[in-house]
This record gives sequence, structure tokens and C-alpha cells, in this order.
Amino acid sequence: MLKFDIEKKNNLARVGVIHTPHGDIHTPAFVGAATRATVKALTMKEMRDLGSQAILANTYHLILRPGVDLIKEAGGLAEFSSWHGPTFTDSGGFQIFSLPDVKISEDGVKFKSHIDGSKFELTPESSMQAQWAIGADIHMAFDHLAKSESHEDMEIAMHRTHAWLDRCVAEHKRLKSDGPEQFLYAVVQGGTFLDLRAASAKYCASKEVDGFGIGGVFTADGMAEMLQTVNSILPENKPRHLLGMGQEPIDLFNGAENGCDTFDCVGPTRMARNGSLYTYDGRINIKNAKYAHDFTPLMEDCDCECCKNYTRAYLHHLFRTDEITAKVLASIHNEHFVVSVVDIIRESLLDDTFSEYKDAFLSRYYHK
RNA sequence: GCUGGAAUCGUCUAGCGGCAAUGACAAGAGACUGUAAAUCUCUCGCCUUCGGGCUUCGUAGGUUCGAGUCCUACUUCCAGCA
Repeated sequence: MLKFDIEKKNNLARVGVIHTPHGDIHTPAFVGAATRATVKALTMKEMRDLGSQAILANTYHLILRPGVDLIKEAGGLAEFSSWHGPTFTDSGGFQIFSLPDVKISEDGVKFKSHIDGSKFELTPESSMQAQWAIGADIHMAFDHLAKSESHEDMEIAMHRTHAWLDRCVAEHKRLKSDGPEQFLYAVVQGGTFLDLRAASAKYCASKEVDGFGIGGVFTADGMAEMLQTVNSILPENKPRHLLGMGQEPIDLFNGAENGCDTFDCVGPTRMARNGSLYTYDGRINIKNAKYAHDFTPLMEDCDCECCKNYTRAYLHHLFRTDEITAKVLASIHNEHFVVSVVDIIRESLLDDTFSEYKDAFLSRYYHK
């Protein structure tokens, strides 16, 4: 069983430590999205230096390239990527939702590689097998996102996710070996419907799993209420991961406040590559002409490598000239920004200043 | 000096009698939430009540219902010959 110590609680919010075979994660924590076993534009050293505690890779992408057996041969994801810290894998379930030309059945999903058109199949069992081969510390159950926002489709997706969860749990047990222990999170579905979310949380809570992913969340609207419903039902002593949310700082505050322990999101690094950079006053587009002569740091009081050494004018220049370093420095900053926001959330929960921190941060960031 | 060739939106470029005029780049802005994303979208002569109106293709004339496209002269540039 995955060891999770809760140090402090405040209603649904909690501060804790997830103990994985590759190290501890002090929660709440922002987990870097390393889809293809790399955080785009960043080295693992840069990730460590900016304060990241864990990374999350994607089973779908790693099946296509380089193949999960190769990662196993390399000694597992942490060794292969030289991350050497706690790792998560997403199941590939999200790709069912996001990719075209997938054939979904009760058994699983058939799809063609977007790289060379070759045929693949992913089932709850094969996803578990792939994740065991990849060797991340924490695996996500193979889930199914709804094809639309309707209650009917959400309910269908939820029931399929539950049926697949049972198969994931069985396969996960079967795959347990003498090697380093690996852990399974169930994934809660149900969209924006609180009745479905409650049903899904109850179902997932009843299973022998190590923690929970909360999936199918795409906007901040209604998220806090949904999380209150879900996290009031999920057992307190197991960690909860909010899947894919964290591009907007408000998501991190609402997530932590309502009982989520870890987050991952591609937004910060994608924004970075596209020149949209976080500041305390909201995101700015560094490519805009007004920054050409701005010789101040991107963000005052930021101790990331980018802000400590470079000016907005320089970053503007790097983006205008399409230099690789533009993406590197921007990614360092944006990733550091979200990691440190969650780190400070953690500290503020410990010293009971969360509400003040949240209000001050969000009012400045969103200019309210 | 002679003989060819060429001048189109910031730059390069398409255009061969019906055209506010092609494409690329540059420029201006926007989007992005479990990454087919170092990607995508919009604007890019002037004005607009978004119907349209006005002025444009080196300069000045001409032919034509109609000219960036054909003709003449001039200007500038390129190539070859002197």
C-alpha cells in the first residue's frame, strides 16, 4: 500500500507526504508533465533546480515511441529519463478522448498510431501491463472520458470507467512482482454532474487502490463544488491527483483547498513555448512590442534562473528571433511559477495563512 | 554609348485585358488546462453605418467598355557588347 502521511488538515485541504520508492512528494505539489518522458524544452536537472518533486509521463505516447519494453530494459522511467525521483504515468485514457479515429468498445480502444498509421490496441489490462513495464511509481487506471458534456454520455463513460477499473485492479494485482512496488490510482469521472461525481467517487472509494485521480475536468467553472462532493466521499488517508488542471492559478488554489494533493498540467510549459508567461499580475505575451525595451526581470522577486539573470527585453528578443533558449528560459520560469505557487500553498496551509495568500494572490493575478 | 531584360503592399514574389491584386517573410494581436502543440487563429492600402465607398502596381501620356497586364516617351536598375 502506498504510504501517505497527513501532517495537517484544514477542512478538505491537507498537507502531507507521499512516500514512493523513488522518494517523497511533499503535498500539495505540482507534478511536471513529461508526456514523452521529458518535460519539453527542459532537462531533468533544470526540473530539479526549479523545484519540481515529481513528473508524469503518458503511457499512450511511450507505447508508440520508444516502446515500453525499451523503457523496462533501461531500468524504468526514472532511470531511463535520468529523473531519479517520483514518477507517475497517465493511462492513455485521455487520448481516447483527444485523438481522432479511435474505435471504442467495451473491451478497450483500437487506434492507429499518429506517427506511422500502425494499429494499436489499449485495454485496461494492456494499459496496466504497459505502465508496469514503464515502471512509474504511480499508475492511473485506464479510464474513459465522455464524448460530450451531456448527462447521458457522462453516465455511460462513468460506468465504462468503473467496469474498466475492476479489470485494472485485477490486472494490477496479477502484475505485482518482486521488483520495486508500483501503485494504482482509480480515476473518478462524472463531468460536471454532482450526482455522477458522487456515484463515481463512491465506486472508486470501494476498490483496493492506492489513491485517486480526478479526471474529466476542463474548466474552473464548478470545479470547487465538484471537488467538495468527490473529496468528501473519497477516503481521507489516500492521495488524490487532479488530472490535467493547473494552467490557471485559481485551479491550484481551488484544488488544494478542496482536498487535492497533486496536480499536473501541460499548460505552463506549452504557454511558455508560445510566449505566454506568468507574472503575479497575470500572464503576459512576451512577444508583444511593448516589451522590446523593457529591461526589468520578467517577474520581480522570482528566484528562477530566468528571472534572476535575464530581462524582458532579452526574452522578447529571443522569442522574436525564434531562438531555442527562448523556450528553455520561458519553460523554466512558467514551470517554476506553478511549482512554487503550490509550494507556497503548502506552506500557507501549514501556518494557517492560506486564505490570505489565496485572496491576495488571486486578486492581483486576475485584477479583481 | 549600343542591345536585351526588369520596375507590384516594409521585403521577396504571383499576376499575361475584368483585380484591392497571389504566396512567403516581416509586423500587430489573440488562443492554449490528464501535449499528434517550438502549435493554431485573426489583422496587415485608406475609409466604413460592414452593404460598401475611395485611391493603388516607377513617372507621364495613349489604345480599350475595361489596363498591373497592350503601345509610346521618360526615369532608375540589371546583364551583355563597346
